[in-house]
Amino acid sequence: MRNSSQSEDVPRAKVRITSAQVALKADVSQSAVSRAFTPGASVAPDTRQRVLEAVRELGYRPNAIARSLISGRSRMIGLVAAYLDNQYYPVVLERMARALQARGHHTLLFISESGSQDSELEKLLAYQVDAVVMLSATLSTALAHECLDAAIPVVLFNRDLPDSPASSVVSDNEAGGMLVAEHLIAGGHHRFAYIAGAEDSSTNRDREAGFLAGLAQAGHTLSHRAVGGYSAQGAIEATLAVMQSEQLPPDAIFVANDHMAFAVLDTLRGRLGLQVPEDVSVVGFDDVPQANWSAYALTTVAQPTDQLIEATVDLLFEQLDSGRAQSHRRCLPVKLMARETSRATG
Amino acid sequence: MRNSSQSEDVPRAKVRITSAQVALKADVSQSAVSRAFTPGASVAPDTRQRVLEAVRELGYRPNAIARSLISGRSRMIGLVAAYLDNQYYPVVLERMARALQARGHHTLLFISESGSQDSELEKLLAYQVDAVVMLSATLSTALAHECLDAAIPVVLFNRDLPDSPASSVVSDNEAGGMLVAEHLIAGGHHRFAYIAGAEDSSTNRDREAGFLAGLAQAGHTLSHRAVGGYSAQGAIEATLAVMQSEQLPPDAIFVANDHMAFAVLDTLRGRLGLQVPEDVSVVGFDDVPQANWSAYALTTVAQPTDQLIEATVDLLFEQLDSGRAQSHRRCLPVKLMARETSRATG
DNA sequence: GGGTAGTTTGCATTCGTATGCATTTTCGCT
DNA sequence: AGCGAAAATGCATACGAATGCAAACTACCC
Repeated sequence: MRNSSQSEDVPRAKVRITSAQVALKADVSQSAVSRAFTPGASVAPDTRQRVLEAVRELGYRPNAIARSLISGRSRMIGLVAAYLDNQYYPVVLERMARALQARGHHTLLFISESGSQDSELEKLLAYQVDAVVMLSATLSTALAHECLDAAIPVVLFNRDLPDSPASSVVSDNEAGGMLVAEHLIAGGHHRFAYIAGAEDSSTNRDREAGFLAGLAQAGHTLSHRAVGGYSAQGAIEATLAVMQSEQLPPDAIFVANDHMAFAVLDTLRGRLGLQVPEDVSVVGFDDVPQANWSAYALTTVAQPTDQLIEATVDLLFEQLDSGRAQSHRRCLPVKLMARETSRATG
Repeated sequence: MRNSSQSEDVPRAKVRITSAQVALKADVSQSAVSRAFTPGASVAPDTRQRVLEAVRELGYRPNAIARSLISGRSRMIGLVAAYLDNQYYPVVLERMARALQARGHHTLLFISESGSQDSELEKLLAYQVDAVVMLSATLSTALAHECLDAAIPVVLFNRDLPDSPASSVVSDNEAGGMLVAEHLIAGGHHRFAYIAGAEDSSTNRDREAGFLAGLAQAGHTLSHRAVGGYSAQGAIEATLAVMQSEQLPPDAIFVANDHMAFAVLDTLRGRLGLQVPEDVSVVGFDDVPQANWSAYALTTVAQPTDQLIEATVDLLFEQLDSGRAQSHRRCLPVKLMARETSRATG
């Protein structure tokens, strides 16, 4: 009985099919097979057909590894991230991967352990990626130099290192901070708190600087400040520190990103029994999808995510195509999204 | 003046360093260089030292592409996802990438456009990935067969296709659905609604089946059902459909995943002005990080994420090492996390 | 000192594809 | 029909590292 218990009847190609085998079957040279897959190569329509037919029959698929070896381009982009729990990054990651895919490249993911020396990141070079995008992590300047020496463009996504030779694409964090200040001042607030992200990050630095400048411009100053380090737990502790200090508590809190802002809201409402925005207004930064969910309806600063990604990808390919890895910076405008966690009038 | 305006004084390796150049410098053969990097190879300690020194001086890094070509193993795992807006996936993605990295492999990301024929996914084969993990997407059976024929293990993460030759690792969705039923019945509820995910997904099918079985076991039945398709927007519409139907509204809603459950909660509270759990209880599935945030405090079923990932990676490497890509299934137990969106007593 | 077993080493080849160059074929035009 | 240009094709080699095999070397023992 020809019972297909394990489908023996389907012929299986247990061996790797190579262009040479295709060539044999199509009765052409291996070069012809290669050329049939190379746009713009010199192949007669007739031979091309024969090749493609043999390709179909054998189920041939060009070996990208071998192609990379000879062409010197892997069509892979190394993407380095340190963590994905901040809800902003998954969004970026997905869209970035899509954008790269649309241009015929793929994303090789590296999770950089924050503590360790970047021995892991050295493998970026080993894998011969064509370019590197840093998402929520930073490259040591030494490694950045190595990349650029190897003509591998490096783009820092929404972070900026003045002394780094890498390119960077950022949103205008400083302007964003200033928008928040203006918004809160217009809302009639008087005592302002800032809950910081990671102290050594450029985003935190710029957002805070903009906020302070905006306050100063109207004759105000910061009355409270605590560091949340961009983690939910840190934000909870920072909130308690700010609200339970001996001074009069703030009536407005600017939190360095949305991820922390959610934790701040939860702490204010749940743990401290306060009303937002009646007792205290809260403003975040990023405009992650959840910010617009009605459980939060968080007032925040929207990053121009699509444009940031577009700019990043453009920068990358421009440098890839030109063959030079120069350092460029792009800064894109942000927008305040006034929702329900901040009051508009005092 | 030796001004380091553009750091000319640092010697830069503008060319790719190859093992042959290292060999030259260390005065050994190229083979020796290769062997110095191959654990267990036969190299005299002395030569190894000389090689390593030359390596350091030249800044040599083995070319993983060339290595893959000859060894037939790329040390890359193809990871296919369709979307990352469900908060469960980024978590999985990050931990999975970490786990793979810890075992010397890296993650090549493929975003599968849901609509398109999987021409994009065919590139999995081209890139010579050693194995494939399907995160939020599915492979056509044809492509799955191709992978397995090429001895490339395929693991479906938390999805199951009976007719697929791929392996799969799932949590016990059916038991989870049953747990929810028991929990809601114990809470004294009487009218049960189910908001479904994507109808064609195994997770949805199993969760619903378990829920129904659990209800039936206690003599109950489902009074409302609507499809949310695993999207927030779909969940909002499903909630409205369920609550505004002509029948008596449900007093308990089981939502097929947390991502939708948040939208359901927002809709119940914000749009319909209802109290949760006083008017209606809501239970989700997944236990994403946000479920435990106090703005939601969502009762849900926790997936054993770490174990799922561990099982996936183990399965992968077991098959890689043995050289055979067999189909296996693993099913791991889940746990109910009773929080504040469901009442415990009627 | 000579024979043997064990260890190092280098040579040459291999992986699968792309491409410069020389050769052959095709085609247009007179 | 014949010539020249253009197009198509194949040959051979290159990419960078890994590895089977044989040669060279080491060490050990009788």
